[in-house]
Amino acid sequence: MDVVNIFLTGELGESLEDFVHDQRRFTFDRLGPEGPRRLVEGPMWAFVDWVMPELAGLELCRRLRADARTADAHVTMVLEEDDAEDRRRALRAGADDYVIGPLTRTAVLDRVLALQSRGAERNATRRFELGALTIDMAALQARWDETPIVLRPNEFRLLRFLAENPNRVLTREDLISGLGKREPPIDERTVDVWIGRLRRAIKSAGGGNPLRTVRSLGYVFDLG
Amino acid sequence: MDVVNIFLTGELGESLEDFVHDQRRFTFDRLGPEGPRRLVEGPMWAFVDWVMPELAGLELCRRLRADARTADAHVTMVLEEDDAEDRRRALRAGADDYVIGPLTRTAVLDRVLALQSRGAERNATRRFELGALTIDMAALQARWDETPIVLRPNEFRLLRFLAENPNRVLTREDLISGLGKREPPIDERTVDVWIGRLRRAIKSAGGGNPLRTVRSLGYVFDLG
DNA sequence: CAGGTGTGTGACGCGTTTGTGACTGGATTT
DNA sequence: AAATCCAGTCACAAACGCGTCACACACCTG
Repeated sequence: MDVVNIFLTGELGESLEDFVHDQRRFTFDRLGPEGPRRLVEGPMWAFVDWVMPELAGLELCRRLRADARTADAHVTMVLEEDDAEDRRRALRAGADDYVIGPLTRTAVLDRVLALQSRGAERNATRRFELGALTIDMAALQARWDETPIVLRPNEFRLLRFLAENPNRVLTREDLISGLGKREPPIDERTVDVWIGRLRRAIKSAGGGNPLRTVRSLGYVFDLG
Repeated sequence: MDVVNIFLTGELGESLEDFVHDQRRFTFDRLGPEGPRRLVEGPMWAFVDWVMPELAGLELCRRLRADARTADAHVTMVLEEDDAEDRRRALRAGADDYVIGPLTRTAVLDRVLALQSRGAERNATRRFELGALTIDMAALQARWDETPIVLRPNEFRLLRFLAENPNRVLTREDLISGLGKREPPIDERTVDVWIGRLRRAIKSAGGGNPLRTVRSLGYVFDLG
């Protein structure tokens, strides 16, 4: 069973160490402006205060997301009061959710435990960014520079598969079996239509064209 | 000052009645397979033994959650030994936390008193807001911009579960087991009806539609 | 026991999605 | 330059998935 690593910006950490019975399943650590003080393995959960002594919470939130070591941490923003604008800012800065403060021991544990029980799925739910493109596996949503791309199920699967193998030519056959459509056998030319539809969807969200055609071979998801 | 109503599955109840000096602040009652023997007002706290004479503790836990009258009780699961799998099962069945048994009089009172002195804290964690939507666990009520949403018990639980996992696709199976309805097995299409009813309820309270359908997969509670 | 409420289910209809064939125009080859 | 190849696009029919309704049953309540 994985250990959940919990990071907090306030001084709640020490208080929690006493409170939690099963020390083997959790670690607690202070979260400074530079991020976590030590590197850890396993799922991470960060609680970030809206206001911090040295640094705005939003900025820290962005840094956590930007840093590869903490990019897939679950970030919970602690808002002082219930303001719609702040909530939106928090989510936009990369927070996964938020609580209306002040943060208490039970609030922390409630959330962590609730998620813990559904932990297995979380590993699969990642979110990754490629240039202006963001793919949120959990919400099954893609965005181009914050504006959502309306995708049909198959288009989303296609985009996901392409984005998982960037800078690499994928043959039509690769794509068909990559989307799990071996049965019944599908005409290879159909892939062209998929690509066309996906391109159009990205375009109508104001996006560019990251899908390059490699004549007589297949398609590539281009980075940069 | 509210009275805390404590339910126990074992025979600890009688022993506690003698032990506690300030009878005005607590009631104790036996917890049978049918749930509490009498209905009470105010916060409830149930301690459920892992093994029970007539019924598995997990099952009782689920029933408490399913019953509108006890849905917001704080349920503590009493585990016989420290087993990771069991703890996960307990939480998934709807337990709020757990202790590693055997349950003693002081263990019970420690927990209850700790909570009692932090009543304000409790309210904070049991009520959360997502956009225009407010969910009040204690009052079992939801609001959209101050106007109450009339929800049946099942709809409330559905909304709660969805709101606890926002921005994340929940399959019909997730929702069924998330509401603790694995037994007896439920047709997945039934979830569609739940969603439909919940949407209608929110709508007739003047609300929007935060529930997005993800074709061929499930539903998401959408933030922003 | 009668009336009311909450909930699961089967069935129906509609909108959406999707694979395919045909057509087109540009690129590549001879 | 002609012939060939190949990808982009369109329209369409079939399949699929979802929303919704009515109904039956279980459960409470008086």
